[in-house]
Amino acid sequence: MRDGTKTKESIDRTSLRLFVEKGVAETTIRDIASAAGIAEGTMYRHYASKDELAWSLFSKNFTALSRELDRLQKEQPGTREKIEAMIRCFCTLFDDDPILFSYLCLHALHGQIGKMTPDRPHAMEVLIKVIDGGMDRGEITKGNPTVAASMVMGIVLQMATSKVYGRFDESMTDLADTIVAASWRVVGE
Amino acid sequence: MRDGTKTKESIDRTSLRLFVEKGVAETTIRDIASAAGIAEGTMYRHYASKDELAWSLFSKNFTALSRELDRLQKEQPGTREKIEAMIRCFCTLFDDDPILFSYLCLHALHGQIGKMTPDRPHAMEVLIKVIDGGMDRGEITKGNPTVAASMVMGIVLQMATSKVYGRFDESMTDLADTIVAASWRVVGE
DNA sequence: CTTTAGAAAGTGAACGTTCATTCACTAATG
DNA sequence: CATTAGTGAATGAACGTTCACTTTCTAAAG
Repeated sequence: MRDGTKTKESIDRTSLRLFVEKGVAETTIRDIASAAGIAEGTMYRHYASKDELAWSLFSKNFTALSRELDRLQKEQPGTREKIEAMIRCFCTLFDDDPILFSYLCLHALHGQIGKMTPDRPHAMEVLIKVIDGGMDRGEITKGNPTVAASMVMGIVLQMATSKVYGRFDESMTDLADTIVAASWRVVGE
Repeated sequence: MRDGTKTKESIDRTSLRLFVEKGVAETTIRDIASAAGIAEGTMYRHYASKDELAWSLFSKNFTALSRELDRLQKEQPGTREKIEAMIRCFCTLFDDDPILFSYLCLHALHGQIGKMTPDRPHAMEVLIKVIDGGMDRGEITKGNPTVAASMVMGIVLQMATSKVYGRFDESMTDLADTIVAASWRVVGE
């Protein structure tokens, strides 16, 4: 039996890049096929449709990221360490794979994230949970945990956005200490 | 001569709403015409193309917002007051017209904002300028003004995003004090 | 070791649909 | 009556998807 693993990987990486560069709707199957060096029909051996391709790329990776965040958070004893671990995870993901980060956290938010069923792990909910726990334990200023989590997430995501636009030169990991410190100033006791 | 002002306003509001609800690419001229109660050809009496419609809605309103932010900022003596005035402006815009806010600040970022020429007023640059000035005057902790501005902008925009998703009940104006306080904790001296 | 059958992957022209745009025509207004 | 707004069927291009066909690979049979 013929092995299509390499082809599928090529489809995944190429379409991820084009989806981020031009947007999902603006990327045609012909664009993907041409950039990946395959025929137009080949994608359909691996995905039922363009929609399924876009959704698979999002849901698989977003679920993995959310699980990883939850795993890292559980490893840490205190709330500050939990939040620091999560922020460093975002920074590392950005530096390692800015295209994937952009697709998951900056682009796909509208259109894909609305399809996430409530049962699946969700990065934002992990952060809310951590902050809620931190408030219970008195490690975080009492208040609305969703509001606090939104602010922390906002700092991280807008930093990534500015990095994408080339507004600063440091890597996200270089700035991780700064981001953690700022986030803690926002939510910390 | 016939007056098309009302029709144009109807096109503007209807397409703005649909662009935010479904995305620009996913909104067809038929969608707009049908929802606005006009014929398909009518839009072309007011805009040369769908692209021009999307761009006009963005650039006109984004420039107006950026100018307003700059005007408000100039009215204030201190850096804290400047930032507070700008954040309150974002909150008011959101509460008054969440659809316009979403189009300008949450959706159109990718696709439209890249077309902004550097000479035009740009909300982010106004904020960077204010923070840069605040650092010079010793009212803001010394550092990279772009990084500080990104964090403040991130707090505001992610709060708006969470509000769009219905993650909390308060209006943005209700939370303005909280947002200003958090932002100042991030950048303030 | 060689042959061969079957299964899955790869191909790309063709298909049907959808879409943005056009245009000849009509309606309104000054 | 001239000018601009409004109309909606028609147009052609672009797109996602299909499918009959080819290629490649595995493994069982000889």
